[in-house]
Amino acid sequence: MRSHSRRERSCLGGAFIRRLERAGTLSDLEQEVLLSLVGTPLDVAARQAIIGQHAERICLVMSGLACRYATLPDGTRRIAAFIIPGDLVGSPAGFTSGLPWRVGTLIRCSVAGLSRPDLCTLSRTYPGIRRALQWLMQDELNRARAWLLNDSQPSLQRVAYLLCELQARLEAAGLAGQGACELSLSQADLADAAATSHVHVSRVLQTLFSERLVSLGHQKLTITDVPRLRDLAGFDPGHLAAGVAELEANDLLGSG
Amino acid sequence: MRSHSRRERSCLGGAFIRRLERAGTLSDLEQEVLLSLVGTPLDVAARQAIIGQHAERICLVMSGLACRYATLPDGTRRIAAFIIPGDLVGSPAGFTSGLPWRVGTLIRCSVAGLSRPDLCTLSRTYPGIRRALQWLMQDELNRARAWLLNDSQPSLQRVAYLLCELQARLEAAGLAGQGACELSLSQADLADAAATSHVHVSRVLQTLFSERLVSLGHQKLTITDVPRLRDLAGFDPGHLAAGVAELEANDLLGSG
DNA sequence: CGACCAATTGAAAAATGTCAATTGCCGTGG
DNA sequence: CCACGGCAATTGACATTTTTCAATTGGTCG
Repeated sequence: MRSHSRRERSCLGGAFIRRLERAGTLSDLEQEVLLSLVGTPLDVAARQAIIGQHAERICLVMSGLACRYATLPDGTRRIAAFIIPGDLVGSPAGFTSGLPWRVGTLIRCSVAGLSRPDLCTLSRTYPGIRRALQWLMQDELNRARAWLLNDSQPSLQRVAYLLCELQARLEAAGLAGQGACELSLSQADLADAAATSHVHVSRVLQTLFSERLVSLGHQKLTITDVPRLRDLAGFDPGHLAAGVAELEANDLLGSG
Repeated sequence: MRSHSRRERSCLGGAFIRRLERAGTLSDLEQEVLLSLVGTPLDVAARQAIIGQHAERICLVMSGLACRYATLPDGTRRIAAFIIPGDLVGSPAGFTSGLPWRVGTLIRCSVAGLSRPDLCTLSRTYPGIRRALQWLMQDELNRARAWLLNDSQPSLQRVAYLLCELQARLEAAGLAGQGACELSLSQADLADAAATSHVHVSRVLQTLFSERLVSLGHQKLTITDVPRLRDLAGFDPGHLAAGVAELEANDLLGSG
């Protein structure tokens, strides 16, 4: 692995560390050893599967937007989660198990690899790192359940919810302000995440446009009124942010 | 806590241990200390919230059928997971976090409590127990994602899938044979799990009845042809059973 | 220019939801 | 024992949502 200066690492891995630290502070040493594991970022074009060169590699998305998805027998694709910069994803399924899930880019991404065995070692050695990785999993579970609930909503709210979640996560990652928020997401991808057709998404967006909640300029969706969009979607950031409290109450795996 | 003889414990906690051991064998000692934590089972009527007397209690469902659910602003209830005998559930949300999820019984259940701090201690002390609890979480995540994918299917397949999953899990718990399988599940509950209306579930079941995949006798749904129902639903038991392989490849938390 | 992709639009079909009424079953209480 | 009320399931008719197919537009890139 090419070595980086400390400053370089901090810059590249900033979102990553920030993400992990939501489960609790990481010591300087823990941050250092974690970042030393991050390989050289690689550019991946849009609509490509993210496949580690080796199955032992874990991927860290550093920029762009990706997703976890699966395909039904009839060809329908379902997106089950968005993956934003700072997110860590295990190697795609198909190699390691019978699960149908894949991970792929939605737009051009920069992706770095981490050695899985090395990360396992760190997790055993550093309580803070183990805690952080466990939190990541709890967080994914919370979001998966939130999407399940979201699937019970009519399509207008369902689409609005997805936009809200993306905005909230990007904001938490320091990649979006609290006000307007640009999203690099095609309507077809949004449709696969909302489990609806891209035609219908187009119509649903018309409604959001006319309500001045969202706008479309330069082929970028832009949320123009976060509070009212959240209100419409029934999106409560606390439902996702509660991961920390949930973890503390549920810390069955022990962090130290 | 009332003490049980070793034999009594094994009997009551059999499904529990069997469930945990899917992540790997537990030593006799580990089994013993785990079971010593299980309190006296309590009967809970159908349609009741499962609330530990104290928020520090974790619940072990020993018989019956329960579910994790949340309610949308408009009153719609979404069931996000079935909870079968042997399943462990954290204390219901609302106490510990801002998450909207609740746990409640669908039919009469027998539920035992475990002290959360004690379980945490065991998890720190015994690698096998930590591994098992981690597997439980991975398993829940796998199932949540599978339901997300299932939500993309038309209602016939969606309902069929839920029946298949229940059958597979009950079979794995030793509570159902591979052939016919009786399910104590009302059509209204099935509807809330399939994110559809109970009227529509009724019609969908007619189709399954006419295809001789399912039958209804003595107010119990009975799956009469597991293989063909799985085929219709696109249900692959490997997609859930792969939890172990997934865990091994993903063992970031370290098990010893 | 020409090919391609994202987005939009209209019209018709299909799936699903809602409302309302009916049946059958079961346990309760007279 | 029987009448009653409540719950689960069913059914029909109708409204709404969503999908599908097809055609069109506008933009980007080679």
